[in-house]
Amino acid sequence: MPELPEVETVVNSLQKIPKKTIKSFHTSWHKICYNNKILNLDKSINNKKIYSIYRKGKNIIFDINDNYLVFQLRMTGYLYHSTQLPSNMKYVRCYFILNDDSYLIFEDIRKFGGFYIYKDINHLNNRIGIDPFEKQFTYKWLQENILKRNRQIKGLLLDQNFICGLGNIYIDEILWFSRIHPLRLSSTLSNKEIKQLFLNIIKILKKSIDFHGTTFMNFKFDNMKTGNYKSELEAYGREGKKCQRCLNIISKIKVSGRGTHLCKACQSF
DNA sequence: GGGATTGTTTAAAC
DNA sequence: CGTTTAAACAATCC
Repeated sequence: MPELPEVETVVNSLQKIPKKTIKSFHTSWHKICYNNKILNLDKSINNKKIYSIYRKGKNIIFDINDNYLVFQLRMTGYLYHSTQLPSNMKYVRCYFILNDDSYLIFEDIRKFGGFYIYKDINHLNNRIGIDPFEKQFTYKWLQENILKRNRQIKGLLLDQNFICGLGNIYIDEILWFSRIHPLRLSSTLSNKEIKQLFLNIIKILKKSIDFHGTTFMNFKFDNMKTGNYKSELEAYGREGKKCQRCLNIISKIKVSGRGTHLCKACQSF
């Protein structure tokens, strides 16, 4: 499922698009835009130049000058640039024809994905939390903000209003590497544990970006390419297998309604 | 056929 | 108020 490294990979794969212009927008899914009626979309989108494409958290932001298209892949979204439409159009939920007759295509098996259209990007920025690669995200910031909350650490890290970009897979990995039990209350973490958490958030996200993300089920980018981080996973998806640190068996429990993988022997409660 | 899968929003419960 | 839980969305896989 696309989290920060996967979204970063997708954004990197779209960098030939900026400076192109949108000729037309096509959709077969009436809920494709979360905050606008499709009927009103054409005049906001057509003939608009795409100035830049960038990321915040899991959001893919298209700056078309007087509007911002903010795509969310959610669980199975697949956004790519191609010279032609796919032969199987079943999961194509919308596409844009650009001025050089190339296509920006959005496919989504589950139809959870889509986009917001904002006049002011602060509508997004005010709603979501800090991105781990922003300058302001420091050990000190994390320490202060973790300690003033009293929530289960996994639930807190899943909260996009707290930190944006982390999801189920990388949180399990980050907590395994940091030796922290996912149910620990945030206010009880030691400074040493928060330091580990901070370092591992940065380290694991960077490493996964280098691997072009994790393809566990559906993740694809740039015309059917897949990510390679799956082979590096230590916790997620490894229930019943040996913890590669202490040789105990990796367990699977439910935390914040999510399947959660951990080693009960070396992640202290 | 039932349950699990997960990102996000919203509502309800505690 | 802060936090947790659950439902809803939708499709597929086992």
